[in-house]
Amino acid sequence: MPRPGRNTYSDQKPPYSYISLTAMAIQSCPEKMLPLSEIYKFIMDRFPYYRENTQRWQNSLRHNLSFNDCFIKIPRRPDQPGKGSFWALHPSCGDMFENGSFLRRRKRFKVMISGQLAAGKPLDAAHYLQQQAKLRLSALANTGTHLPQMSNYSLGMSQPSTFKHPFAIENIISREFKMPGGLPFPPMQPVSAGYSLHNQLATAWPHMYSTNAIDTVAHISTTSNDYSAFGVPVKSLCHDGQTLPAIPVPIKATPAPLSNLSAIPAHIPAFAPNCSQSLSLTSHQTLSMAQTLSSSLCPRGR
DNA sequence: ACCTGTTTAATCCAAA
DNA sequence: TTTGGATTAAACAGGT
Repeated sequence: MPRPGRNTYSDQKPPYSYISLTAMAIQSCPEKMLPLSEIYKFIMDRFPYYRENTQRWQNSLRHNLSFNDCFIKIPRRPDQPGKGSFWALHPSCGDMFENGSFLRRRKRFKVMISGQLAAGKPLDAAHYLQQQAKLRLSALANTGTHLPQMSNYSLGMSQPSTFKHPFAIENIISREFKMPGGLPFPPMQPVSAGYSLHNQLATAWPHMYSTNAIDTVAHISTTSNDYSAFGVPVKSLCHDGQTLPAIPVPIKATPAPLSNLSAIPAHIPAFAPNCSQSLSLTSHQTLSMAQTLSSSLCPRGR
């Protein structure tokens, strides 16, 4: 950690990665999704270091948004004109940061494709998507691992906890938090970020966000990690303690091009209105979804 | 023109 | 020493 010296701490580069900073920004707003410009604003408001060389770090930040699967892009609705999409955290990226601290990531979050995909065998996309939905639910039931955020959750206010990492988001973005050099963060400002992430994801990710799916797991207790990636007690992230599985995977295990399949729905709002609210998608739904996805995501080729 | 988003590549650095 | 995460730069496309 840099120590305050001749220069105030605020003049020095904060010890957070761009991923951390972006995650903070997204987490800080009630909707859990922000347009790029608001992410910039959040960072500049709180970290004076980033009020300079904006071109440099903003390019890096955009690179991170695109490059890292932990961020998902949520298109604006037609009735919400404006530039750019909203950005949110991937529902399964909750385990990225060690010990709930933003200072260091546990491992790179990658959306995973398992089994035959990893082996390079031909993909039955519809089957894959259905399998993934099942896997997520069963993982949820078995492990009680967590989802970073759900809507209607207030940072650091919901559940008692015994440990609060000094660099956990609830400390970082809370009114009381002070930078090590004594610079207090300005009070959180409400961000007009539009419509609810949950509403979007509930339609786009029926297997993750639907009322049915949540009801199914509403009373599963959390037995593993008590903290999410953001230093917020996992139990506080979901209503009634329900959780959803985080499936971060080592990057090595990640196959290339189709690895974004499970991040797809956020990219294809068009299919959302027709989505079933149940966990199991129909073959037709999954197939059309997969087709749309593979065509839109494959060029990314990572 | 400017902003947003994607992609590639190079480099640095810390952890394994 | 190797590996992988983070940062930076840059080119490019598309949208506003």
